[in-house]
Amino acid sequence: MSISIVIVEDLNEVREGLKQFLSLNPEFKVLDTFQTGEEAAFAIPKLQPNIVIMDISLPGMSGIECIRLVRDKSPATQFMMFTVYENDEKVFEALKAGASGYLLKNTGLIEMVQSLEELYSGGSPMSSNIARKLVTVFREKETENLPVKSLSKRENEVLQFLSRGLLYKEIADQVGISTATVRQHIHKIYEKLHVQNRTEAINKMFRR
Amino acid sequence: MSISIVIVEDLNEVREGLKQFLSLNPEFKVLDTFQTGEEAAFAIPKLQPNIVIMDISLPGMSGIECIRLVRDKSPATQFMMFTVYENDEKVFEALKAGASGYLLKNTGLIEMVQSLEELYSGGSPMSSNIARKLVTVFREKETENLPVKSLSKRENEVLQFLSRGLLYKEIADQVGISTATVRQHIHKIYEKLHVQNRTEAINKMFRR
DNA sequence: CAAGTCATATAACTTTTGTTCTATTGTTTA
DNA sequence: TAAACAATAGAACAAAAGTTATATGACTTG
Repeated sequence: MSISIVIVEDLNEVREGLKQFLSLNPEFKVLDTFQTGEEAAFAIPKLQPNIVIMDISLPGMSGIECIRLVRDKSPATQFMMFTVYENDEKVFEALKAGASGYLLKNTGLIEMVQSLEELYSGGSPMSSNIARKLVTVFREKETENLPVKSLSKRENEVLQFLSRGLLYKEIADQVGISTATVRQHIHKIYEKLHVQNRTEAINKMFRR
Repeated sequence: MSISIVIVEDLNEVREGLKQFLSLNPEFKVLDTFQTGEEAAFAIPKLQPNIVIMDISLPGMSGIECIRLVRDKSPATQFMMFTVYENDEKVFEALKAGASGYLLKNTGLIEMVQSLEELYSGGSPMSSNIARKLVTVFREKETENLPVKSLSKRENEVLQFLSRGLLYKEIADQVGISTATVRQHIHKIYEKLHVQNRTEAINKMFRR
């Protein structure tokens, strides 16, 4: 049984070239190709392909929006982004939307074949610089909550309460100091973190 | 200028085989090899290699602990895990510790060469099933960002900006409404979320 | 079609937050 | 030991956030 594929790509040459190439390999069966996200979103739920190769930049609906629309209606389908964007936003947006693979358009055709196989068998093939972006955000998320080195013990303590949304008065009571002192500590914290207010401080400490 | 490499691997055959193979390629220079994490941790800060190829399971100190020890003392070094473990825990632990690449030991030698090049030029080469694990945790973490169902479209929009720490004025400008209206929306948001202020709202939406 | 929600807006007011300046005490460290 | 830093605090002030009341047009929905 071959791997069924749908291609969504607005550029004729790329789309047809890809289709021709994949059709040479009996392992793949290109069910259909589309030039727009709208057309694809309409057809994919009926086709239930194993894999959709999806361009991000399409006229009208973007490839990412298209994935959001169809993923629930074609739950077994794996989405492979195939794009020129190496922009962080786009990458993460696509992965959040439901894409599992992310290849850049400079990827060779032989590598494409291998990546499609890997995607089909449960992997997430992606170029190594895309993977690095993922590793980076992963590390950031996991580093969360650690005391900030540049802050003193007291400042970290205050920051903890601050991040829970307590009033200055409440923090003062919790810690057992005056609100004036709380005020001072917080001012120092903002200075050290280079932020202007509570929310920015929180966002900096749990860098989201 | 060639890429300087250190290999940490307890199995003689694997270690020597790898060294022999990489030495054939003028692009690489194998500075030294070690059988234990302890020896490696001692030597790496002096060697400052571009890349360390690190086995996880070593007698005594694990490869992951070894990375934790030396990463700050050899900040420009990239760590490539080379291991049989495909276990989630180990993978994430290694990445958190500071590894950037993660190859399974069934990786071919040619692929190894390519991966080392990619690692050196800022990528995170990893086998696609490892990448899938990363994508999965990434999605889990990011799902917390979903619009709150009980809030209207506009309210969710405002909440997004609110959570980034923008002033009422700035939110008003971004959305294109008056600050009075922003004020209203925010008040409604607090009411619906049963909170008193911005910080509590943020904590509720990214339930920590 | 009446009721409810949404988005918009103004006005007046209170509370909280954040800034700036000043000052004392104790600890650490170059 | 002098300098730097940490923790404390009072006071005055400015800016921002949050509350309450009121109102209107557009839109959905039972």
